[in-house]
Formats: sequence, structure tokens, C-alpha cells
Amino acid sequence: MAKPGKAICLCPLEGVIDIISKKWALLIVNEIGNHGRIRYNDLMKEIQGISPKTLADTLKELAKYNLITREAFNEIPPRVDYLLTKDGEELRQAIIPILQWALTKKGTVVAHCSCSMIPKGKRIGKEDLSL
Amino acid sequence: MAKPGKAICLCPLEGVIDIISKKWALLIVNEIGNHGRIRYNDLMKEIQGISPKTLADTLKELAKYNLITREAFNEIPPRVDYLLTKDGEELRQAIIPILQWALTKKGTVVAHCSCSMIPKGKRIGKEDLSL
DNA sequence: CGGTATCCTGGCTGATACTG
DNA sequence: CAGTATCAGCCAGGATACCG
Repeated sequence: MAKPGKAICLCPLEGVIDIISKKWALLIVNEIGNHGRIRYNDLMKEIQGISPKTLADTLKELAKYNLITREAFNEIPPRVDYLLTKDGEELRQAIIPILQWALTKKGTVVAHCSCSMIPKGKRIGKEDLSL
Repeated sequence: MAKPGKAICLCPLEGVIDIISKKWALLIVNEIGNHGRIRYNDLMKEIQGISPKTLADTLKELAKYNLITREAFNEIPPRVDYLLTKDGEELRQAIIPILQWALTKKGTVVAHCSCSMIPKGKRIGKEDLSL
């Protein structure tokens, strides 16, 4: 092998792999993180293409894993905010190296996601990922 | 929002998300990395539970994305080695933060994966991930 | 040995309509 | 507004058999 004693074990990923390999999970975690706090229908608008069912299902999953918090208010009309837990924010930070890696392969990338926090057409480079 | 100007854009993940969200892709990349160079059937043994079809499909995908290299020898019996490219090795490094994050949620984890490079029952902690 | 070929299944996902 | 209910489709992935 290349580097004796440097074998990496992916066992820790167990249980977590179900999250990070879910199509929408990372997007949602990141979007909530970008906003700090956001409501259900605003998420629907930000994450273009997701269906209400899928969004609801994924939110429940994320809450089950303690990555997000659901905060409901007894108002009319109803209001529910979603926030990242500490774990969720840490996960959000943990994917940044993968983002950086993706960028090294492409140089820069033109933002075209639906997130209102990112100016459309902005060129994303490594400098945008150094928090 | 929490930190103005610190919004994260996941656009760079496009094209890459198909890889990292594949159930077996990360496992395979990591396993090849652990061995430095490994043959098809040895991968089958190491990655317990994967079917030949899925393994073959995923290997092709990974090769297409230039994450691994296929090296075939004209011998009888045939022999094919798989290795990580530079990109592949970088990806392997990039997922370590996620591993570390997973560990912070669990403390330590007992290795039970089929990888022959990791002693069964070894307790994995953060110290095993500082390369 | 290193794969294909073939068939099949179940869970994820989407669309749409509806409700408290 | 914030979801649920319902139905339907796709396709990653599994089992098995076979091939060069």
C-alpha cells in the first residue's frame, strides 16, 4: 500500500451516509445555514425543483438526526421556522473541503442556484470558501 | 441571517454530487486508497455486500470522472489493477472532515468494516484521522 | 479472473390535490 | 401557511447466470 499505517476506516460514516447521500439533504442543510432561520415555504422557493412531500420528508429525517430544529408558533396563519443545530452547522462546515476540492477541478464556477443569498452569475472561487 | 456575506453556494458540487451521493462510490475510492492498488475481485471481498454489477458500474463512473485509473495486463489469468488518480486521492482527503464530524457525534467507533487494512474491533478515534 | 447479461424490486422522488 | 394524502414512475442496486 501507499502509506503504511494510514488506512482510513469509513465505519464512522455509518448512519450518516444515509444523510449525505440523500439528494436534497445537503442542499437543505446548507440553505438553512445560509439564512440562519427559514420557513417551510421559503425553503420551497429557494430550493427549486423539490416537491412538498420530499421537503417534508427530508426535514423530518434531518430533525430525527438532530441536524435541524423545528420551531412552531401557534399563530394564525401558522408559522414554522427551521434552524440548524450545532451538529447541523458543523456538518455544513465539514462539506466545505469537498466544495473546495470540486473547485480545484473547475477553477471557478458561475452561481446559478436559486438561493437568494447568492447573487446570480457571481463567480465562485476558493476565496469564497475560507470562512 | 447568521453571518452576513458568508453564504455558501453549493453550485460547485454539480456533477460531483452524482459521485459523492452514490452509495458505494466513497467506499470504493477509500478502499483503493487504503491499498494503493487493488484488483477487482479483491475489491469485491473488501467491500462486503456489493454486487459485481454495481461494482463494475461504479468503477466505470469513477474512471469517467478521472478519480481512478484502470490498469489492465495481458496475462493469463487476466489481471486488472485499480488505482487512485491525483483527483481521487484529493477527494479521499476531502471527506476526512466529514468522518471527523461523524466521530464527534459518536466519540469512538468500533471498526467492523470488511477492509483487511483495519484490524477488526479497533476503536477508531479522531487521532486516526490526522494524516 | 474480471467482468457482462438479464431480470427484478423497493425506495426515493415527483405531481397533484387536499386539509387543519 | 405548512404541511398530508395519494398515486405513479424511475432507476440504483441486488441476485444469478454466464462469457472471453
